[in-house]
Amino acid sequence: MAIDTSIPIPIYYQIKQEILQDINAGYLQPGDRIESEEKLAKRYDISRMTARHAVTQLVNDGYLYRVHGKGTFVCTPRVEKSVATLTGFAEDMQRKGYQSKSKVISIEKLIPTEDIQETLNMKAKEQIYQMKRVRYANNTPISYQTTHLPAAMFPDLEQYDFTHLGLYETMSEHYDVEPVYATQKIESKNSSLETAELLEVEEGVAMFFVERITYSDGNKPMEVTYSWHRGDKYVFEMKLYSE
Amino acid sequence: MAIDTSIPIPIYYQIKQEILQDINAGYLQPGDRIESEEKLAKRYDISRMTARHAVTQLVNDGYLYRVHGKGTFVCTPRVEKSVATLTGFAEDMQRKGYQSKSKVISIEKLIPTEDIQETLNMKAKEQIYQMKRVRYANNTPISYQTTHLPAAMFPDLEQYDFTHLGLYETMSEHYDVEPVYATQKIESKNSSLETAELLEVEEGVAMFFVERITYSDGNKPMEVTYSWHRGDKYVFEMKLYSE
DNA sequence: AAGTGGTCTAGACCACAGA
DNA sequence: CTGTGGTCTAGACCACTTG
Repeated sequence: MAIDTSIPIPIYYQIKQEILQDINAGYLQPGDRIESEEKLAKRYDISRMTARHAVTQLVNDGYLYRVHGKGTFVCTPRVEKSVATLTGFAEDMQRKGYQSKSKVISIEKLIPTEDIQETLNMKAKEQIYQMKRVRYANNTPISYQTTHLPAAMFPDLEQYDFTHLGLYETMSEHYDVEPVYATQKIESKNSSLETAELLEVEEGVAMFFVERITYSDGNKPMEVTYSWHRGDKYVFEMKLYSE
Repeated sequence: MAIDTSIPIPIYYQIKQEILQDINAGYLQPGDRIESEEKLAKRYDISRMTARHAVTQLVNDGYLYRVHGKGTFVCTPRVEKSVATLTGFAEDMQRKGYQSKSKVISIEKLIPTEDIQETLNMKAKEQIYQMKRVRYANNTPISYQTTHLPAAMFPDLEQYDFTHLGLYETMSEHYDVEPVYATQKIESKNSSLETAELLEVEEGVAMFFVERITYSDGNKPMEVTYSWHRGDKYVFEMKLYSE
């Protein structure tokens, strides 16, 4: 991929993604030395400080480590910051250096089931938005999600095109609603026919089924999402601490 | 304190410590705005990039946060957020009020695969204990686990009867080895025939496959366990926090 | 000696926030 | 408009590693 200096995506960010993709694609293996900052700068025709900025971010994110006088190397994959933080699909994928996009299957305003109603702490007959999306990473379908949101909290949500927009991003930007924490239940289930077709796998293959309830300020529930994740493409990683 | 540019302590580091001390001394309260990068640079007679470097480090360390166009502010002190705790099967079940027991399928002393060897940070030809157990909750088989332990760390482990003993409990009591943290990868897979038979389910049903690497003091790996958990009986629950 | 990362300069232009 | 952080340049010298 070429570095584009004409559009307003920071150069250091583009370099960072390039390196990340080389790591994820396996061109760069754990322990490999990456190009020196000087060479990166020359190759992309940028200043060394900019190249260094990109590398610094990847060092901070735990992908690379520097050795003075020797070079900068690829880390053995780490876990650390994976599961404990509340992030959306788009952000997750971006962090791993994948291109993410969504296919919006449907977005409707309707009256929810009692379960959802109760979970979202809503009165009877109040409406919600229900959105169904298939999520892709590098054009491979990974997840199928059904999201439920209180309509009163997100008026005119259907005006946004969620093909490339993250939901949390949109909530934050246009509705000033920030997710604060979420509870999550992860199950392992055999895929239904519908899910299998949408995610382009065989019926019955093992998948993750995840229920996530997201809360914003003041413990106010703002989202209930059910997700199917392909078992062959998705891994949950986490760090556990004693006591 | 004065900034000393003559000795080989990086300037950015000295600035960083100055700001940190102001925070710890209470001169800078949570929410307070700190001096702008420009002013820091002028006051210490350094370039803005150097001042920025100091601030960046404090941002990365979670002491400060930046707001574009407004300034840089002191964070509210972090609250400890224990997300997931490191517990063994027996303890898990007990906590949920189930009777737990195990059927020890095998316990052997052998030379491990290279993978295990590497993960456990062992020399070639060093031996491990490999133990296979089926774990029950209220007499229902729930999990099938294969555990690998450095034999040198747990001499004569085979003398203990793990039908009712927890592994972590035994380690702590008889070997003075305490698990400190673990990394865990959770996958969703269709059950193999062997696993299905041991756990009394149909072949191919969705299950969790979990790799857990447990570390004791000094980041010393002490255990690698692969677990199959029945998808129809097992749920992972967790709380996620933003940022 | 050559190559690497570590630090630093003295500017520059931009995007965003607020008066 | 001014002041802020965000990005970037084109150099520089240093300290560390390896040949």
